[in-house]
Amino acid sequence: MLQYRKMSTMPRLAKNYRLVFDVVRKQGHGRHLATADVFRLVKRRRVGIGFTTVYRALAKLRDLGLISEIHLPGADSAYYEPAGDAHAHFRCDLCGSVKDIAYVPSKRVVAQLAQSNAIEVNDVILSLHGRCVSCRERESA
Amino acid sequence: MLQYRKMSTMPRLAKNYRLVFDVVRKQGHGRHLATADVFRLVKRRRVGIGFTTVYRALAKLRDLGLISEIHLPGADSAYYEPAGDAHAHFRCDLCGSVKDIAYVPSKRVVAQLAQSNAIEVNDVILSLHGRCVSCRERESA
DNA sequence: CTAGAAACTGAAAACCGTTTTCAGTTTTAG
DNA sequence: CTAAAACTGAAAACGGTTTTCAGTTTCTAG
Repeated sequence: MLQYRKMSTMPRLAKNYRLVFDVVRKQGHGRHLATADVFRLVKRRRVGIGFTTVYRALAKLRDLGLISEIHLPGADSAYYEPAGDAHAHFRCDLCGSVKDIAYVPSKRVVAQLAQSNAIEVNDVILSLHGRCVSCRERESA
Repeated sequence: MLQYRKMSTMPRLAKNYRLVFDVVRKQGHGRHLATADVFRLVKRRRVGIGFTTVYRALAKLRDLGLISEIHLPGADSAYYEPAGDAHAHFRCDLCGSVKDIAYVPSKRVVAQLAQSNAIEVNDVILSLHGRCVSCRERESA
């Protein structure tokens, strides 16, 4: 996947694209924003912006490899995070919060599965589902 | 997850529910039907049936644990398969076909991830994405 | 600078899978 | 049989996302 490790090699982005990128990037790795969260945060900095523009910015940033778009079973919208190394995601069934999980199935295992199933695997997506710390605490109270 | 291994213990289903169940079950394990596929096949056996009824039947069968509802990144609708043992799925990016993959991350690894992230994991969902055999053949021609 | 091309914008409408509402009809339990 | 519960299909609603439209802004030659 295309990625820009240095700012200097990154294509110049239109102002709004830059703004959307900053909002997603500011969360830092490990934080995740649903599309609605991105809207909300972007609107704080540029009140009049239309949701069409935000959608288009997210799509472009995703195509440029600057951010990752995540689709999780049970979630009704996409989530976004700064592009980075592959990892799994955890989503809380109760509050919907999403958290990075530092794990990927080994390349060897995936290659083996690809071979035995005669498929070409370009992407492996792993998600965990259950209850997050705060929801567990709240429930036990 | 609730499951009925013997027909005798399975709740009696209304005719339409039975029909939807048969359509999904007939595919056998390893085959997958998008919602639209289920409609199409069900309509062949009962022309007048409404899509509302099919949706409701799929939801009920899913709640009864008789079928599994699958949501895959990149797919625009749900897929259904007869309930069975946990496994991963492969989805072809080109034709959208879905195939079972006999693999689940080890319980030990998942337990370890749950502990180190302070989460309670109730479900693990793994999907592979790429090109299936027939699409690869077609492309190389 | 200027003219034209290319990129970008926001409102509104379209889209599409799915869920809900409504007004019944059918099935089940007693 | 009768009342409650379950089921039905058409139509409308829903919600996230994409497309269309009619411009406006930005970039690139010249």
